[in-house]
Amino acid sequence: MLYSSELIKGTLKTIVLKQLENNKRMYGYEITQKVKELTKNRIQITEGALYPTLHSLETEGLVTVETEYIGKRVRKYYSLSPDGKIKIDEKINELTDFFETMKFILDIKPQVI
Amino acid sequence: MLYSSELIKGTLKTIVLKQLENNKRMYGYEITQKVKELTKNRIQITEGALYPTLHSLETEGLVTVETEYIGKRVRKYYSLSPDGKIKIDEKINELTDFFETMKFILDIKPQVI
DNA sequence: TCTAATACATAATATTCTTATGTATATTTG
DNA sequence: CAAATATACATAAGAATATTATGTATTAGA
Repeated sequence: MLYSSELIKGTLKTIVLKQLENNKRMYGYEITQKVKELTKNRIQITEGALYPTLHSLETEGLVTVETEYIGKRVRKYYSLSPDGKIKIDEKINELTDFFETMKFILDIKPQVI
Repeated sequence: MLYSSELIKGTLKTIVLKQLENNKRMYGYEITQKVKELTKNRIQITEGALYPTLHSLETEGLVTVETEYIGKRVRKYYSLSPDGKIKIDEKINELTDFFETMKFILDIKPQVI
């Protein structure tokens, strides 16, 4: 099962920043695979969404980049910047609050896992 | 506090359909006020978002419309169609699952209210 | 009487995604 | 070993859906 695409909208930057917080240093393709694995194929980040997002995060100063070569193949490793560390906490707090509000207005009962 | 706009994206139709499930029959402006009140001003649906969404739901056959006049002022009352009733259940199930997945990958602990 | 609230609508614009395409290297499989 | 698949980046065209601005009109309240 894959979520309908509109749900992901607005949460992609948060997902990417969180992965960088958890793993210190990741490259784009690695992020897509990690998220796919963690969500059991429910969230599959497309390349057309990922790379512009990473470039945007870089422009905003939330991540830093180091280019490396693995053999002849290029890889761009991304890391959270100090601003990025502040931002991810803010975004998670806002999302947490948002989820509670949505669960309230949609009558979603607490999930017992 | 108002959520940053990108969070609402992709959930507006679900919010509107759920209000119609709860209240049987509502007009557009009433929906914005009800959601604003229920969320303590956290979610404020703008008119530019609401009316195209209602028209879209009508085109999809998920809601039906009745136009009434209150004095000289027009009001369009919306109600869930049978297809809309099925759709809102599907959307809530998907959102519930999505929220759990997001809480998992973002390390959001269960909220004790 | 003026302002704010109610109530609809649409157009221009912005954002952010999907889908398609492009380039190239590395690995796996028949 | 050739072909297919996976890895790894990137961007452009198009779609969806929001914001912001604008428009029209009625009604209520200071």
